Amino acid sequence: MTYDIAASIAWTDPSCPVARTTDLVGDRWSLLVIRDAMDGARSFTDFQRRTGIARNILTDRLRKLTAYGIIAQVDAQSGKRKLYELTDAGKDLFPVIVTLRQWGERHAFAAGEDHSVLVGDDYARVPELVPMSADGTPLTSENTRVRRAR
Amino acid sequence: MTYDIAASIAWTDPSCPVARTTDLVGDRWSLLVIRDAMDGARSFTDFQRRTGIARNILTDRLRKLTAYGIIAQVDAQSGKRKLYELTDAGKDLFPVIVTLRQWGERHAFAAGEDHSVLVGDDYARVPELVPMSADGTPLTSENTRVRRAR
DNA sequence: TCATTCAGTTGCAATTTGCTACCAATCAGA
DNA sequence: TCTGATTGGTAGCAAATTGCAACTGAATGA
Repeated sequence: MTYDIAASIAWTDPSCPVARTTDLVGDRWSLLVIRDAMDGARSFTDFQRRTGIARNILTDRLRKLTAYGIIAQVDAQSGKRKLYELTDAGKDLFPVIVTLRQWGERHAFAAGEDHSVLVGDDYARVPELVPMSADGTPLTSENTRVRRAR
Repeated sequence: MTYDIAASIAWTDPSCPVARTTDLVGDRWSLLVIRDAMDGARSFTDFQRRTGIARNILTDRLRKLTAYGIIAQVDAQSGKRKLYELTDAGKDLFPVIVTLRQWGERHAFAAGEDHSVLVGDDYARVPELVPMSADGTPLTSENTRVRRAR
């Protein structure tokens, strides 16, 4: 089973960048694979153990994410085991993972429940990501809107 | 603000806020329903037309998102049609939608391809959301890491 | 009143997912 | 170098999820 990226994607909503992104990574497992890649996972077994995903589905997701240019196989000299790592486009999903994490911290835990935390090199927690206009006004769904493509 | 949804959900990875969030909204359609709610969709038919989702699946997603406290049916006096709108927790997904949109704009369109754009009340585009440490250093997957829960 | 839209429901087919078993290639240790 | 464990998958099948088309009963609108 192989994937030809151009041929295999029928965009849900071709003019919407949100929909294109969810078409690429918005399934049950891809974002968790990417989360683990950001946290240092590199081998098939790393990903399988950390996510708990079924092995055939992991095979499929790694191929798709590779076809989409989000991860790549590194050090694939023949006769060596393959490793995966994030491409620049994959690393650029960091803000997505951060906002998912921060929403989860705010809304998906009961008071007192423990969860993992994202910290910088100085061990300080990553501050909350808040959309702002150029002049510093906080932006929300209520003071923004989508201008449709021509 | 927390919800007692823990009883009804078998979390993929209970201590990870990213995984909890994807358990709640990380399927093929929920994020698009939320996107459309942020863009003014309120009725069943609004959502169905904008997303193109199958009607039985939309029924299911609206129920789940309601159960999760992300949308709510706004007080329709009995004998009035129901409308849905985002709760505060739902509105708080705005940064997630914004980062998905911005990644899509950067990586899911060929040069010259047209897409919709998110603007503020002044019609200026929403600036890119970049994780920063308290001292203003840009944060990436390479200078942050996950500190696991006790 | 009567047609039309709305908000679903139902039944079924197609697709996707999750086991479990299996396999060849690679690696680690004696 | 032999040997056993681990890795990186496949294959086959069952279960769950999704999509499609037809149907329904209420709400609306002219």
